Amino acid sequence: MTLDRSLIAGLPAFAGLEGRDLDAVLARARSSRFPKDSEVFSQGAEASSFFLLLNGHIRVVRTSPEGHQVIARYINEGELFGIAVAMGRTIYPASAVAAVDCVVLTWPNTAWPEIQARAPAFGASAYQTIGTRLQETQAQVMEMSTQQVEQRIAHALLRIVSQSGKKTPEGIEIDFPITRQDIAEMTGTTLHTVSRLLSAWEDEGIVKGSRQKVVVTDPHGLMLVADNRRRK
Amino acid sequence: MTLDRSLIAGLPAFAGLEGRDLDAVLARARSSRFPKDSEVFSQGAEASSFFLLLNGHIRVVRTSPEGHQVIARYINEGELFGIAVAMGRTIYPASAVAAVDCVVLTWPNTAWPEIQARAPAFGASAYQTIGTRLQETQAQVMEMSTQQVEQRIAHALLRIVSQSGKKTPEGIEIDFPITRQDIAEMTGTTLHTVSRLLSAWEDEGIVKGSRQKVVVTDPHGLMLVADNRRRK
DNA sequence: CGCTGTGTTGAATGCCGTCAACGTCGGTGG
DNA sequence: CCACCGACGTTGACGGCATTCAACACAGCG
Repeated sequence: MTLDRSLIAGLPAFAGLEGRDLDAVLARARSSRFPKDSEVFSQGAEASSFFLLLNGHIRVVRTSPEGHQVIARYINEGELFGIAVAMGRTIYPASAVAAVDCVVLTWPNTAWPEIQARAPAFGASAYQTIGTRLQETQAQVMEMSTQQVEQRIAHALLRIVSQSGKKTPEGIEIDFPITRQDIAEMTGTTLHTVSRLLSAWEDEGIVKGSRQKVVVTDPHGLMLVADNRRRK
Repeated sequence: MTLDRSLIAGLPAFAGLEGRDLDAVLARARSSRFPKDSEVFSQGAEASSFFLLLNGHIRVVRTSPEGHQVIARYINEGELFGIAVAMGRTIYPASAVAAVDCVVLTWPNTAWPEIQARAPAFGASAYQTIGTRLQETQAQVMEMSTQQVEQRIAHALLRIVSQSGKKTPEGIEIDFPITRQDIAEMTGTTLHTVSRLLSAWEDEGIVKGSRQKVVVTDPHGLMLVADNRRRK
């Protein structure tokens, strides 16, 4: 059966496409479900497809030869990922793991030239996505070069919350499970340090944590921490 | 006068282009010279052009709001840079500074669609360049997360030397002026630490330094340091 | 000849990683 | 239903690596 175009009509990746072109693009895709903790693709594997996250949250993880893991980013609903083909790469440079149950559209790489010809706006969107990620990654390098761990963690939390925050009576909550270890791997530190800082912030009423959950109760306060403008 | 196609015929960015197409691409470019320490473009400025380095070495620098500088990368001869247009960005996210006197080809952004249509291989090359840089930057994040300063500096030197090394009787030399401060800004550390480590390595016979110059006399030894496999 | 940019080195401080022990939650199986 | 176990989280103590502070040396240049 064919996919309904309403699935993707509102997404920025498809902005400016006509109905017929939408259908043409969709015709090459298939939709599938990935249960929590399953891998969508694996670091080092031959890159044969590219993806779009319809529903859920995915973390992109790089593992070093020595076994250290680093979380490169989280993918949000509506975003393209695994687009090695657009970068002229033949293997995936990282793994993609479902942080919760996910629904994903998959295209074979072979469809890329056709889609690009048929829907140039789609290609442009992919390139823009890559450009944005390059810039974000460079910003992360800057952070790691110039800021202390406390500010980096604060920034990371603010970034996640701004992209994947869900309002609750208590504050803004990260709407997928995230461990202290995850936060450590995003910021280049250890779960011990993350735990200590979250505890301290909880005492100050800035955040509220529980198992695999973080709620930011005072975003403004957290921004002060991020900018190192807080009276200690 | 028109530029000679031999200028660019051998470059990977133009691989697979016919002579006529080469001329068409070149027709939109102009060549100019940038003296040492001059800016080719400036962080935050409107991105109106993209560039190719014909001769020299350029460093790409990002400055934080607080004034901290980070060297994102060095551009080597034959590489594209400042290709914000290919990423759908309207301002330059960093500054480009000539590390030595440079010769640069400049295209107006308005020529991008035409060039891409006329020479698709050129566009693909640009996208691949961006993809490669994204991956390198992510590798840098991993390094900064998992490795000690000593290994990061060793890796940085090896990277520079492999890309811009010049063989001399004494070893492999970085063939543009580079200060301890520059190395510090590449690796997220301080010039003091760099100076100390270079001095230590010089005692071990691994490198030889002088004012704004570094010569690697024992690349294999430096690799051992980079992998932390050296008996201290 | 002084000034500025660059480089070296010593000493002290402190951030944060490491080591260690314990607590807690949630799922699973008897 | 309860006991167990593994994953996750917390907290204290300690120590080391790198920054910070400081002083000096040296080269190039106007």
